[in-house]
Amino acid sequence: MGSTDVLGDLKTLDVFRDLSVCGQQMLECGMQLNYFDELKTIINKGNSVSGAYVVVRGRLRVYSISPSGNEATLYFINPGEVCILALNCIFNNLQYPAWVQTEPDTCVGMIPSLTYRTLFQNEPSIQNLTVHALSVLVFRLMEELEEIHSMNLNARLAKFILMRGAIDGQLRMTQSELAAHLGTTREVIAKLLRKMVAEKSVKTLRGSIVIEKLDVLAKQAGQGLLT
Amino acid sequence: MGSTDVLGDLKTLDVFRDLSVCGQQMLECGMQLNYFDELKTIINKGNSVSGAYVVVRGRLRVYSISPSGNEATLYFINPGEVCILALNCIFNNLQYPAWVQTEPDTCVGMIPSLTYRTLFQNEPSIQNLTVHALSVLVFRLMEELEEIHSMNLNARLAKFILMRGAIDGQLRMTQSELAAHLGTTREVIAKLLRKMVAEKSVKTLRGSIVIEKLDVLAKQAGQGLLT
DNA sequence: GGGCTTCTGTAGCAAAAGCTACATTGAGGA
DNA sequence: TCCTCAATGTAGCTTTTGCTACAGAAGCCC
Repeated sequence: MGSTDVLGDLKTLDVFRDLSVCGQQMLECGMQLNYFDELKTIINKGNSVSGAYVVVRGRLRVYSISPSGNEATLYFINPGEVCILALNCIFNNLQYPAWVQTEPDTCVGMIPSLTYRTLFQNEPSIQNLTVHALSVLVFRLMEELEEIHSMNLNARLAKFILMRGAIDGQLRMTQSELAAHLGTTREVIAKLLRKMVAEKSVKTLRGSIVIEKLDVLAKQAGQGLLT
Repeated sequence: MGSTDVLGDLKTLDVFRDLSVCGQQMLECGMQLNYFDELKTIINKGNSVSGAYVVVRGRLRVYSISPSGNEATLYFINPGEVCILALNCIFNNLQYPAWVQTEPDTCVGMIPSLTYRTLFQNEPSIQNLTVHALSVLVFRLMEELEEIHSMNLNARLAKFILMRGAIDGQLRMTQSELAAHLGTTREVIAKLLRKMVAEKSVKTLRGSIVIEKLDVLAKQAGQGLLT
């Protein structure tokens, strides 16, 4: 059910194009490929990390859970990206500081810690990959922080719907999931969506949201705190 | 006025202990030392970055400004640390995505972009320094994000006062500055402090806050959203 | 069909945080 | 000393967000 030609996927990834050791060699070095067809938590906060993670297909979601049980997405790891946090844990023998979950139809390569450390020391391309991945993550986190400080929930919701749903005009996600991404609760999302539905900028279905007026959403997403 | 023995400071820094090219050589490579005795904005959002920044003494504050004009501190750069964001901009020819401000009595070394890139390519120690600085930053940002999601303002304020004032029992900072750090407004800070003063856990003076009951603050800082 | 679960819609209240406005106080300079 | 400005104290109101509770609807399995 979807496991298909993973090695094919692998070889076309940017990560590996950049490497002198290509995907095949990574596999020879001991990288294991794991396929997940549904949401599954693969790292819990406090876990020791056994290796580096490379997303081959699908997406990983890194999130935190507050003491009261609410989830909040910190960032996503897209195909071709390395879970740099895991790398950091490897290099510094730290425990992983958050939770990681697979999206449905996700394939992740796992490279044993020792292998990655060896590669890092010997391969300039791996060094560059690492620095680049870290840089991207820093930018992503800073953007997220800035967003939280300067946009209200309505604007963040509008932006999220646009970013994740604009391609096919539909965001396939339940309201609970949406709430978990934005670090709030379902009722609040429902309330905000109600307003959007009233102004006909979106339509809500069971398990998905259909974008009706892209421009209105875009305007809301750009508004931020300015009322 | 305080410029004193900057090179002395420099040689004792962890950053440079780690380098085969020591502070002296960095200076020979073209690093310029700049001293600031007061708050000064040294990078504006959107600026092109002319070099790498190393904090020798004092502290840099990286912050964002919302459309409505409110500041929010993203993170601090302490002595011995590199402004990795600037590095990233150097490597990728990006514009700086935030504002940077010196604290009073701060000395910053600036290494021209080209010099740093050369050092990075040839010196393994500089590569390690870079990766390490990035890792630290990622952890710091993730911690900040998690804090915002899981702690209310009161808890964050208590934590901030503890973290920055516990050493000498006093936090020398105006309430406006505090508000800018936590991404809120002065009135809100005043309101929260009033409660703390009422329960005698702190005392407020002009330009500073004196810690009275460390344990009470610590309890509040640990409480998070659980009411 | 019947029972169960999950998802959604809605209401109402409580708490948190933001905004406006103004009084008071302290420090420093003319 | 007086003036000015920055910092603080306070009040009251609005908006936003969170929390509780429940009802209806859609999908799924037996």
